[in-house]
Amino acid sequence: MDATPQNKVLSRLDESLLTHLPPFSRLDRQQIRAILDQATSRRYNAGVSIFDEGAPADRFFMLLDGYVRVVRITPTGEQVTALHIPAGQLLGMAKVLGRVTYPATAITATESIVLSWPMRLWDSFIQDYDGFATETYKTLGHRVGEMNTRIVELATQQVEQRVANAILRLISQTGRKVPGGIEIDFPITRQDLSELTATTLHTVSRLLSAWEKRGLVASKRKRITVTDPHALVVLSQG
Amino acid sequence: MDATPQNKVLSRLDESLLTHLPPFSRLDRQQIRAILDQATSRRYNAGVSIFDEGAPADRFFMLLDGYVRVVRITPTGEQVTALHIPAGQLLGMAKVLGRVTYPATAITATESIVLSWPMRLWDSFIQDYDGFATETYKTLGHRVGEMNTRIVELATQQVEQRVANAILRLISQTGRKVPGGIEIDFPITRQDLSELTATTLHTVSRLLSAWEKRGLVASKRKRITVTDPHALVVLSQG
DNA sequence: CGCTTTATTGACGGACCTCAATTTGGGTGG
DNA sequence: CCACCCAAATTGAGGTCCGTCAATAAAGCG
Repeated sequence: MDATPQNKVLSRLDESLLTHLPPFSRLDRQQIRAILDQATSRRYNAGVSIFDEGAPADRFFMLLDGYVRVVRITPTGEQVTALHIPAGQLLGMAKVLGRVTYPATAITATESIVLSWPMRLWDSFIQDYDGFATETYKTLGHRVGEMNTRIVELATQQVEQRVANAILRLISQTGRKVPGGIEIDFPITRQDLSELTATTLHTVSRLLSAWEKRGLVASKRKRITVTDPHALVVLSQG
Repeated sequence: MDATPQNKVLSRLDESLLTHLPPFSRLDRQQIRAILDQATSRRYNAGVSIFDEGAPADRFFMLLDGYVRVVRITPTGEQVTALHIPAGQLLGMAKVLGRVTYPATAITATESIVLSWPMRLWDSFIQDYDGFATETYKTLGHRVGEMNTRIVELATQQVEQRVANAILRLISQTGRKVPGGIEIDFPITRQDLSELTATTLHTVSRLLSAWEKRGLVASKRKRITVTDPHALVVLSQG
């Protein structure tokens, strides 16, 4: 954690940080102030867990800045990435699903800034804040849709298509324009990609090498830039 | 549909049909009567769709009797089964997810009896009926958990383990004791199983044949009986 | 008793995983 | 600033799981 005391950090949090975020967009300044006053703010380094699968779900979170991977760990220790969550979304909403423990582990992919509240405030947020419930359910619906898509992909597509789709999804969620293409704007290893697509880092490496030769992507260590998105889309369709 | 007029059928629906079902279990007779009076009852033959992916979500449903497969259809026409839903559960709850269309297609696996209500009643059900919301979210949470499990399975397990797991899940959800073992109590083809486990009917057939030789299962056309559940559990762990 | 749906089984090939050996790049400490 | 070290990435060889193609067989159903 930052050496700066939390309340200091908090007092600097401007209401405008939340006003444009969907779950809070219909609230007035005063309501948002109240929400911020109850929040704890924290900075996480890259690669650390925010909460762990199976742990008591005692807080819920809003990712203000950074990226988070939601992963499950198998009995044999393999990691499977279920979702990527970009800044501006809620996470750890176990209560929505009628759960008392977190269903998966959340790991920061970059340095991240996260607000959190005790789970006991959840019900009052839902009741008191107009639009909070609706937007929460929309987020949830979106994630269910994503999970569904993943299942269909895993069930029907070849590795090459899955990797192409994963990269396309990442640049659509978190892409950043750079000279020569669009870059995934957080560090991602071949290993990470392989956990996203249910394959091995070797296969991902081979695919990226082949694509690079054909001019579809350019990649450095932990960095991937798509230079020909259209061709990648074509590939992803099989 | 049955030739009997709907209201005739409805009038015969006893309150006791709903009282033991989680979403309604905290309600009194009068409330349940009101709910039933707004419901439409319908019988479906096996293998027909209750609602289709992408269609406007204008009704939500309660499966009173039978089994339903929730499937998605790929651009190339392949079917992927996302979930199996047993009697006593709600389905088509698009509104929970903030959606206006159904996210998947629901197909009856057996002859089924289904109640349904116009989606515009959803919000009032949530508000007026104690426990309805909670139980709905619990159901949803359970399904999200199942989807998660499927993703992990697809990502990490071999076909043999996936098929074993699928069968174990089916008998735990819908198993019926018969002389010599536990039977999946609705008709299920090799094709159905292959759509559940993301493989081909050929591979499923080979696996079942091998298991039958080893005395783990017994199967006839559209019928599968597990004769040695423990051994199947061992197999499913790899 | 034909006809359709469902299931079985064999042969073959290919996609992708496993094992293994290097290479590259970037950070760090002297 | 250079040498060192470790994480990340590359690439080859070989094997295997499982899908594809193909041909029958068995089971219901009218």
